[in-house]
Amino acid sequence: MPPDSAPEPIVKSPKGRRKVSDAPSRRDLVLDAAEALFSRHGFDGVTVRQVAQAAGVDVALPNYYFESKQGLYDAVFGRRALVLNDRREAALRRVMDSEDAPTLESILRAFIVPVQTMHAAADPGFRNYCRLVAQVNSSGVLAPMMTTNFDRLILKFIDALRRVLPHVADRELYWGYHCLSGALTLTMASTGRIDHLSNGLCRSDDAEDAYEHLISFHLGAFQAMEDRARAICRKG
Amino acid sequence: MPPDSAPEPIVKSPKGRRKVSDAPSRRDLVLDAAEALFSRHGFDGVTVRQVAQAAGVDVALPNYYFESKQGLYDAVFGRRALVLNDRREAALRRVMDSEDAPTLESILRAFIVPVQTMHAAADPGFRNYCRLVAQVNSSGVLAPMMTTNFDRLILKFIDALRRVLPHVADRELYWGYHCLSGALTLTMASTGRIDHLSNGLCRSDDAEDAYEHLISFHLGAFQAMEDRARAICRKG
DNA sequence: GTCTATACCGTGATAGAC
DNA sequence: GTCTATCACGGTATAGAC
Repeated sequence: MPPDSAPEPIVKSPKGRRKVSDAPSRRDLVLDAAEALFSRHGFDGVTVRQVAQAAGVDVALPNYYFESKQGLYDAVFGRRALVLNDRREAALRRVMDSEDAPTLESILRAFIVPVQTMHAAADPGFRNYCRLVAQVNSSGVLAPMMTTNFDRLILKFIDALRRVLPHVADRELYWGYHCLSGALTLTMASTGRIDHLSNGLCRSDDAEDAYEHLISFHLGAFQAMEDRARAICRKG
Repeated sequence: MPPDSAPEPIVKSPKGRRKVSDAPSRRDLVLDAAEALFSRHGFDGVTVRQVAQAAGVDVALPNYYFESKQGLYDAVFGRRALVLNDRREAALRRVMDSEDAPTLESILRAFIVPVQTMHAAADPGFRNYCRLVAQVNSSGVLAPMMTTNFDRLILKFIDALRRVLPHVADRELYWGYHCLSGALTLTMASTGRIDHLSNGLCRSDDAEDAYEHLISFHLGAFQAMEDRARAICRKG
C-alpha cells in the first residue's frame, strides 16, 4: 500500500459520489508525467517506470491505460494536438469569415499565435508539448505522426495563403510552408541555443519576442515571394 | 571465429606492408554503422550491440575505441562537423576575400551549399549525418553539441551578414539566423513530410530543389528585413 | 597495440496473481 | 485496479588471445 497514493482526498469516503473533486485523474497524471519526460529525453530515452514514478502511480498503470509505451506516446501527442488544431481552426475561420479581406499577416498570425499561446502558457505541460512537437517533426521515424495529427488543417492554411499570394506557384508555396514549419518548430524546441549564440541578447523562452520575430521574418519572406512572382508574371 | 570477419584481404598476408588497402578501418566501420543507426533512431534508440553487429565487429570494440556509448556519439557527430566547417569556412573566405563586394546571396550560399553538397553526396553516410544534425539541433539535451561544434563559425557568418545588412539591428539578425537554422535543419532531416503534404509535387530528397528554394526564401526574408530597417531609419 | 569472449549487474517490459 | 515475479536486454569491465 503506497502511502502517497491519494491526491483525491474527498472522492473515496462517501462511495456514492463520483469524481466531484477537480483534482486531475490518474490517467491525466500519467499523461502529464509522460509528456514532461518524453519532451526532454525522447521516446527511447524514457522508461515506463520513470513515467510511473513521476506520476506517483504503479509501474503497471501506464500500460493498463494505454496498452503499450507506444500507445502512451500517441496519447500524449494526440491530446494537445486536438487543442492546437481547434484553436488554429477557430482563428483561421475568424480571419477568412471576416468582413475585411484576409491578409498575409492575419493568416500567419492565425497559424502561429496559438502556438505562442501554448509556449507562454502557465501550465508547463503546454511548454513540454511544444518541445515534443519539435522533436517529432524532425525525427524521421516519428514524422508520420505530424502528418496524421496536423496535415488536414495545414492544407487549409496553405489554401488560405494561396489566396493572398495569387502569383506564387504551388511548389513555391509548399517549400515556403516547409521553411516556416522548420523555423516554427525550432522555436517551439526552445533549446536555448540562440541565447548562447547572441550572448544573451535573445532568449529562447521569451515567447512574445520569439514569435513576433518569427511572424515578421516570414511576412517578409512570403511577401517577397509574391512580389517576385508578380514581377515575373508581368515580364513574361 | 567469425567467418565473415575479413574485409581487408591483402593486408595481412605479407606482414611487412601496412594498410595499402583502401578498405575502411574497423574504426570507421563502427562510426559509419553508428551514424546510420543513430540518425534513424536517436541516441537511446540504438544499442551498442546493434552498432557492433551492423559494423560486423565484436560488442566490446565500440567501447574499446570510444570509451563509452556517449563517446561514440560524440565522435560520430564531430567527424563530419569538421568537414562541414572546413567547407563552409573556405566558401565564406572565398566570398569575403573576393574582389567583388560580398552580397547577401553569396553569403547565404556559402552557408547553405556545403550542406546541400553533403545531402546530395553519393556516400550515404553524409545523408545520415544530415539527419543526425537535424535531430541534435531540436533536441534540448543534445543541442549543446551544436554550440560546441558549430557556433564559432556561425558567428563569423552572422558577422558577414551584418556587413551586407547594415541597417538591421543585432537582435533581428540573430532571430533571422534562428529562423534560417530551423528551416535548414528541417531540410536536412528529409523526413518526407513535404512529399506527402504537397501530394508529391515537392520531394524531401531532391536536394537541388530543396536547397535552392531554401536560399531564395531566405534571400527574400533577409532582404525584406534590411529594406524595412532602412525605411525606419530614414523616417526616424 | 588490437581485438574477442564473456561475465556482471542494473534496468526494463510485461504477464499473471491478487 | 494493483503488485510482483520473471526474464530478456543493456552498457560496460575484464581477462586474455593474437
